[in-house]
Amino acid sequence: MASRGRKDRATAAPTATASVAEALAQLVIGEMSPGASLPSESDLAARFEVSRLTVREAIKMLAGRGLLDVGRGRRAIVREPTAVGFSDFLSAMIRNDPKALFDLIEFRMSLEVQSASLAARRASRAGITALEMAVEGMREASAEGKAGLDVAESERRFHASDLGFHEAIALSSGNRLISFLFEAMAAPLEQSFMLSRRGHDMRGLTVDDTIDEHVQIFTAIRDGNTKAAGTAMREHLQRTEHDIRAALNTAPNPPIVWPSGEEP
Amino acid sequence: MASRGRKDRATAAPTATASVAEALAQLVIGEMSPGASLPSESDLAARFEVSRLTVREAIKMLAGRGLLDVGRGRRAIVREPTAVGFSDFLSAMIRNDPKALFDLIEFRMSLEVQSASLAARRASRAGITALEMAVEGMREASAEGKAGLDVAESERRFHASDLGFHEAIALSSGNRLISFLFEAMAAPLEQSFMLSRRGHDMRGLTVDDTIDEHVQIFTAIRDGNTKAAGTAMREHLQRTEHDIRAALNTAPNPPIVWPSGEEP
DNA sequence: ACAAGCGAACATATCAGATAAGTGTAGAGC
DNA sequence: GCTCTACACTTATCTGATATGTTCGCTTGT
Repeated sequence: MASRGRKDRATAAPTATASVAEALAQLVIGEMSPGASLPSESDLAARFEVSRLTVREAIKMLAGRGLLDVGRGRRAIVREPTAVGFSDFLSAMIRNDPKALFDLIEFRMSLEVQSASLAARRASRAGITALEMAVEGMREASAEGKAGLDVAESERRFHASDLGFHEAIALSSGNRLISFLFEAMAAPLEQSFMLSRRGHDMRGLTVDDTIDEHVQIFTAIRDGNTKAAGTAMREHLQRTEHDIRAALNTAPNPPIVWPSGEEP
Repeated sequence: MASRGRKDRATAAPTATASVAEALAQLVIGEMSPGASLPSESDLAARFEVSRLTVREAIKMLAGRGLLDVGRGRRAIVREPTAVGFSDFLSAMIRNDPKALFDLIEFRMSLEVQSASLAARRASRAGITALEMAVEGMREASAEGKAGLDVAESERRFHASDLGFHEAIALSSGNRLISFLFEAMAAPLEQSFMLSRRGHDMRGLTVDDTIDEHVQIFTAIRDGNTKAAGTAMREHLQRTEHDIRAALNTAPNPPIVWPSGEEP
């Protein structure tokens, strides 16, 4: 049962397509850089001694995997990898079980708290500016909403700025893995936003509270205060979790003692 | 049976294959469960009003994406998702830049510290047993190594048990996202193990030290001590980071103040 | 000289039809 | 009831052909 499901068909390739795909993947991942273009299908077909169709299907597999960008009339070019599989997993999980949003926020609790701390240590001037602009975007959207111009649109913009804020932090963390994963998480996160917003209102809180929390995070990062940045982010996420819980009418929930806790 | 508008995909589907793939993905992710099987290629071809080849390529894209499991003679069946994209990204990143291992361990620092804390709160009896067996496996492998029977083999077994230990913690976290990501991380992690082992030796440390660290983590989890579990895991990873740094001959490195720090 | 425009060579997208080989199952035989 | 075999179904792969998009060198007008 410890046998892990990876691709243990290194030697045994039941189908020609699979072995060509494997060989191509090896080549793409190991020796080619994003932007480079693959040989033509006919070329590869000759090289691997299979029909063009087989090469085509192998290429399609890599394309689905997000490694290649194919287009009519031009050769396939190597792409910057994306976490398609992770996004698929998240979408499926949340769709099948809304409670999975708690798994998501639990994960964010680990990822984003550290992300914020790292950003406080590494953020560039440009990163700080991006954060500032995101907060400003939230303020503007909030003002529009209060003016009652177009509530739906202003909410949409608010969430977009909110997402942009967190995204900017992930980028400013200087950690490629964190940026990568956050990117893949962005889509499912939007659902989470909608829900937490509803719970937020139900609990009688205002958007100003939300903005305040973001400002606290921003300030800590700008001042290079790693500890405060992590704490602020953690509190923000805990509040969000409560919002979602309220929206889902889940039980009040036992007190969660957070691991890396700094509460004395 | 009315005429179906097939080309009305607003999501920019320049090719038939892409739109069929998109539709299938929607279907697989949204409405089907792992284990279910897709209609036959001919069937789908008729339904989408395209040739069998087009359906075939679309299916291959999903297979590459890890959503389907195809085989000769039987229909494609829906698969439990895997983070192929994430694994690809990790492999490529580490291959292109060994320093990426620090990004990896930084990420592990956030993921596994929380994972350990959560495990301390949620681990089942079976989970505890799995951890215990992993530690025992490390001890046995270490003993074999000291006896000088087969050094390479005993090292391999040691690393396998080590990985199994961390894997068991991820599973015991009860968080599906964490388990999922750890799974995807497993392969690149093995490289990391080799390297840290070398640095470990270079620094004059022994395997017993490593085992001790794992025992500390295990004890904390078994006793349900979330805080201690997180702390022990953090220290273990920090030590590992130093090992890797030693192996890569990188500068001693500035002191890193960890965000969620519990150092007073 | 130089830039715009044209066209041929190249490359992929998709179709049709055909053969080989693996899977699963219904029915024959015991 | 159980086993074993033949058959229908299904995927894997090939060949060959047509349509359409891309790229780039060459011509042409200024």
